[in-house]
Amino acid sequence: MAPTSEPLTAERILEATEEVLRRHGPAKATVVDVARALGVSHGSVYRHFRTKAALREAVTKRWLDRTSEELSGIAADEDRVPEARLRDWLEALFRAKRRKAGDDPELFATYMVLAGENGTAVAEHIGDLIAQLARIVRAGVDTGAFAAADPDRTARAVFQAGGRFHDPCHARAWEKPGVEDDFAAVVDLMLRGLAAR
Amino acid sequence: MAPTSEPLTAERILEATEEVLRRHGPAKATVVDVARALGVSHGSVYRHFRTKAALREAVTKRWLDRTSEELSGIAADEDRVPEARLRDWLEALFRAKRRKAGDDPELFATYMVLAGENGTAVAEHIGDLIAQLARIVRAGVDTGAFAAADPDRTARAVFQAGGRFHDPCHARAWEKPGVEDDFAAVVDLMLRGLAAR
DNA sequence: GGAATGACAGATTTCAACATCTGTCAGCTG
DNA sequence: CAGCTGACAGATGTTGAAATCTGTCATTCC
Repeated sequence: MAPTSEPLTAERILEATEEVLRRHGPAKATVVDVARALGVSHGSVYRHFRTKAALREAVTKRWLDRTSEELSGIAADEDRVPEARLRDWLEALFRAKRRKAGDDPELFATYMVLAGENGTAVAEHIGDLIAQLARIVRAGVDTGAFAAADPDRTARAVFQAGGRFHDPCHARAWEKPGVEDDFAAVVDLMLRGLAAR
Repeated sequence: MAPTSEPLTAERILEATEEVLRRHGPAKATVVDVARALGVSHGSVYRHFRTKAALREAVTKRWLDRTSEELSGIAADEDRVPEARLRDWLEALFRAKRRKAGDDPELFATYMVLAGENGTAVAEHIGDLIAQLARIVRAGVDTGAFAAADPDRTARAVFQAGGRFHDPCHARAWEKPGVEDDFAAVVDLMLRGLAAR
């Protein structure tokens, strides 16, 4: 709106884009809207992002990275036993996703659309999360708490088996009564499957 | 088209509806089309199904029941050991879904739309499948092969943990290289989790 | 001279007039 | 008279002309 004296950076454009997406939704958020919100012409936005798709991808990456960072602390906490770390990590992922979906369903739906457009960014994010899991699994194998011939493969399996509690396509199920226990049952099954005997 | 002398039954209407859905897709399949395919007026269809939604629900139920029946044989085969039965059942479910999604993607997409419209029918179908799993789990507990304090809860957990390999919302992932091994890894983890120690 | 602008062509989206569909029912038909 | 028909009202979907958007670039501005 009001022209700012600050220089136009990619960062400022990304913030404005998030705001426009929040207000207008993914279908009606245009580059012209973003430019208007910043008080510049839309041509200036194209100086920082080659296409609208590239702009949306950058927004998506930022959003996904925020979630990764929330969890990386738990995965890296080598002071705690692997069982507890794994439980906490999975629970933190579930709670983070559920909170985002429940608090602002429209914004969550917006980011689901963006994620759908950017398979690559999502794949990288998932790779990131599985790497965090692999770190916990390897720690467990090292202490003798877990048995896993191939920690990376096992980490993938844990991630995929927990899909119902973090994959956005199941978001509607996260509000139903009983999910908490369903989640606990799946985690119990996985931890039993991991435990050395 | 050509008027048949056969009486107009709910069964014949359902068959014609499936055909119309196959040809036109879920968005363009109308009750008028179904009536035309049968050589009757659309008013006659409304004699057997109160609404278009009811007709679609009946088609959905038929389709879901066909899958349930495919699997019930494995679940009921008390002669085989529970580990093998569980493996086979999960694999049969995965293969059946993958075949349906891969062979005729458009038809599969059609049924995904129908399923989305009929939450109740889907919930019943899922209840059915989990009951079949529970039967296998209970058999395993009886023979001492499995440890499960609450077989129904465990059956739910097994079903949900395998979601990535039977839930239609992951259908695109079923064609990617590596799914086979991902599936095997998740089944291995679950069977280890079930095994008595 | 590097950053921003705004007019422009082609692609995409809106919107309202028009067409089709759903569900009902009085009456026809065998 | 049981089953079917077809005209109908209101709801839903289609269509194409007008409006908006995307991406470019010659020009302006500091």
